[in-house]
Amino acid sequence: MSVKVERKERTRAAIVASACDLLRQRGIGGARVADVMSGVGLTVGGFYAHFASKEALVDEAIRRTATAMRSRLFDRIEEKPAAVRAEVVLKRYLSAAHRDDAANGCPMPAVVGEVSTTTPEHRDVLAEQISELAEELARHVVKSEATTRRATALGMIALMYGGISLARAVKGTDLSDEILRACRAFGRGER
Amino acid sequence: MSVKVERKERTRAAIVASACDLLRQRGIGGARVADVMSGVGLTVGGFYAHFASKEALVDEAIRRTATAMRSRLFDRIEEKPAAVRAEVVLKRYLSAAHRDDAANGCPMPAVVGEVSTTTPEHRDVLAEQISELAEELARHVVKSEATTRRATALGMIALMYGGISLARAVKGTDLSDEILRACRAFGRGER
DNA sequence: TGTACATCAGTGAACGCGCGTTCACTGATGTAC
DNA sequence: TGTACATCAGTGAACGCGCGTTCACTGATGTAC
Repeated sequence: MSVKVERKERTRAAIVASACDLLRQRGIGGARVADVMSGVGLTVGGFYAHFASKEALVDEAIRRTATAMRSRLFDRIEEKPAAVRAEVVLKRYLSAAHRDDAANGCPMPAVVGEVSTTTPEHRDVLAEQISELAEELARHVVKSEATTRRATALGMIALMYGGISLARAVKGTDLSDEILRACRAFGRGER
Repeated sequence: MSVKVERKERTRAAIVASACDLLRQRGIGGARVADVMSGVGLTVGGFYAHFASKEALVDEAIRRTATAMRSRLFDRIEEKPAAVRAEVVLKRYLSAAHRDDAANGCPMPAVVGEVSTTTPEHRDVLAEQISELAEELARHVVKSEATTRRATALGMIALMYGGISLARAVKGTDLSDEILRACRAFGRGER
């Protein structure tokens, strides 16, 4: 039995991985169950042996990709001087590389717009992930008297998410690079 | 003949108005042709006497709502001291009222996410409207040596768009208000 | 002024397609004896 | 060790529904004479 179980778990993991890719590239609606499955070399019908619904898969994919993104953003961040850590995160997020490689990036750009319209389940998962990111980022924000670190972190998150989303939306135009540059400067406090 | 033409133009305008509402509330995919038409008291089939396709309608609705939003954001802005004008715009955009009244607000939150996936036509319209907004906002940004006014304006736009979108996505949770507050502070330069 | 005809906005049903989900079936893996 | 049976991941076709678009038709408005 246990060989069978292992095999099933591996398949399940592969489905989730495929979903993570498609979700980030095409959004919730664009991550079709049939496409997710064919990304693993399987057919649609088998999906329901692993998940109760597409919704359940999407929730898991959001959590997974958000966690992965955090790892990337804060990777080896302690090696940088404390004063510039938040800026480093900002630069990593608002990079052309991140804009052009949606499949391995942040889930927010793919998910935020659709979430308002779909099930409240997704909304809660998203809120939880945003809080998580804010908490971790706040630890690297330099202290000030003006606001709390968490507030600054939330502002940065909105700027990062907004900047990447707009840059992707107009990708291919000059405006796209301009937006990324402007957001990096704005986040650094240059006015 | 001219009475007929006037009537048709009035109907067309009503269709566009209905589309503007639905587009901002539900996004491109959610603004169904049948719903747009029934919002004017007509049935689906008649739509194609006015527009070649849903795409054409959406393009027009994006332009219209973007223009309307600009009017609102910059309304009587000259009455404010020059030094705070950009902040006033920021506050107007990142308000709870704007978050809760999507039907009369900015089209970006409803459109940006979907645009990357759909036709390039929409992308160009969006890019044009973002530039327009940046241009107008830049005029009210206080001059600095650090960056251009346009860059600051683009940073502000990303922050505003990002803040409203995130706040709407998690609407109903405490996080939603927290995000708006944090973004207003961040935009003001409080760190 | 009245009558026959043309135009065209709007109707409502149908078409085609995409997509999530269901379901009868298969075949490989595991268990019982 | 071998044989009969059970389980269940995966198949592939079908179902149901939503949505953009098409199309034959209607009826009110306008034109020609």
